[in-house]
Amino acid sequence: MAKFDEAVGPLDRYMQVLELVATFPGVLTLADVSSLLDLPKTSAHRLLKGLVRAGLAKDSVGGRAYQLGDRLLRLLHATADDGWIAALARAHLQELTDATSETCYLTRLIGARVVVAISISPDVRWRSYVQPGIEMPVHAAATAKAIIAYQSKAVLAEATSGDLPLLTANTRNDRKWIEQELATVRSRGHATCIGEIDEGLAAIAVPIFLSDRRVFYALGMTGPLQRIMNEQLPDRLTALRNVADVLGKSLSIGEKLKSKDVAAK
Amino acid sequence: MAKFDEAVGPLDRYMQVLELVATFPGVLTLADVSSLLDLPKTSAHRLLKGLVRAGLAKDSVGGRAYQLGDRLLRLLHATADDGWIAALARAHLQELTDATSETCYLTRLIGARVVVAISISPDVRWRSYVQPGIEMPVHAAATAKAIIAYQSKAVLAEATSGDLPLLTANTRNDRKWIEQELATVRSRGHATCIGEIDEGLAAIAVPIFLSDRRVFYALGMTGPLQRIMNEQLPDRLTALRNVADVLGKSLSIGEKLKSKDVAAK
DNA sequence: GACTTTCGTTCCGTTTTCCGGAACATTATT
DNA sequence: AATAATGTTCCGGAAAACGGAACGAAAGTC
Repeated sequence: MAKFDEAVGPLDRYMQVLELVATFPGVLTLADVSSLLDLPKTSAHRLLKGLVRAGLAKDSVGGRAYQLGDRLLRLLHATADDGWIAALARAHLQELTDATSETCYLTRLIGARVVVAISISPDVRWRSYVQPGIEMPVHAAATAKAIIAYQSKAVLAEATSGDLPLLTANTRNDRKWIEQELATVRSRGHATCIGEIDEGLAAIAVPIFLSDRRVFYALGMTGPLQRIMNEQLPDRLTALRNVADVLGKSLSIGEKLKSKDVAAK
Repeated sequence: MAKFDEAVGPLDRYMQVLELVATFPGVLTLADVSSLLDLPKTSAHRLLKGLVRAGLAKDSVGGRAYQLGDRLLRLLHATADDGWIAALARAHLQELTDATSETCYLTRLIGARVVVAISISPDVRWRSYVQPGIEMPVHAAATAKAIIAYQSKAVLAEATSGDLPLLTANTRNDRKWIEQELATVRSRGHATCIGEIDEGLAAIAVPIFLSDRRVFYALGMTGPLQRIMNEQLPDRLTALRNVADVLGKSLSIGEKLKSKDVAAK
């Protein structure tokens, strides 16, 4: 069994201190940390101040106690709320929803799963809800297809490794069909879901390309089958494509990098 | 303006990488991190693996992408849910509530504020709610008095530095009175709140002493004034005291340390 | 299926930082 | 006022982090 204060990596000692601070926020003194972790107080002091400098902890009660810092909390919110991405996309999604009276949403790739980041529902009676945070079935959802179609083989393999349930009579889960469906997505530039999740519901989706042509996000629109799969379809796809292009430019990691570089000079 | 990749502390580079991982969970490759942070790929590699070893990040899609690790999520939940403390105390609080049919709750000191950690309400019509997470007024709440009475002057000063609103006709906020009230708490071992927050509500509370006599937590019971301030009071205080002693032993940092030491040998 | 490119990993000498004992400064306690 | 405890700075020896170069392992290409 590993000794408690044996660090398993360069960060481990910091993390042990931070865990202590998290467990007893705002009440632990330097001496406590020192004795609990069996560290020389000099080292405990250095570690604590290191955490404070990095924004992971902060002084409390005039430097005689420590609590979790803002940076750590920001880190949590970054994943939970999708941070700046949500802020960027929300206005665009609202516009799309207002123009079409259908539910529009943004999904993102996390690992090999596709989850809903933001969703805006129209203010009409007959609408479908898309719950932020839920995972989209890779073999059925339009937004999932739109993203997975542009991923590496490794991601595709992992995404289709589990059970792929047949949700309706229209759902297909044979790997051969999926590959072909994804090829179709790539060739025509958008994905569809025609009653593959719910009998009467359809969805269309387009991938959002970053500047290096990679795809982490997709934009989707869903509603009753006959309201989606009709003569308005081409116009709506164009609208989605336009928004996706705008978002692609903003979301692009390349752009983000560039702004950082400019700021650095 | 500070250059982006200029580390302000030993942890800063790690944090920058971690923030990137948090923003694009499960999709960033080593090469991305390297180019975005303008690091040699060797360094990016070392930093990422360091994060993984420390449990702050973890491999995704077979080591070709990274996402937030379990340790970080545990850390963030530790403060939000009160972790093991909540698990420990909940059963005891339930017993107290069942026996008395009053709302019982555990509060904790965070910095110089006292907040509700867990609260159990009885299953009767006429009950008072205590919302977990809310802050207790230091000059009025029984649990707050029970904790603040045993803090250092620095904490007391910070706790009473802001506005202390007069919530009812019974509330007092002159510093002189507060000091005297806290002295009373210390001498008789429990705190009361007699209509100082809501006209008809009273509360009693006892501090939970850790093995080194410090106080971070308090146990409280609240209900309509006439149901609290009657001949049952002594028995209920005894019941609270007993539970507080049990929890004190379990919560004690000393105990926690000891168990770690045992595990280490 | 062989080739090319890209990505992730290991190696290792140099450099930088960390480590923690001792002394110092600063606040509570008697 | 004296004493004890806590937080902070100093600094030489020790131990890492650092990153260029070279090496394996995939993905994409023909």
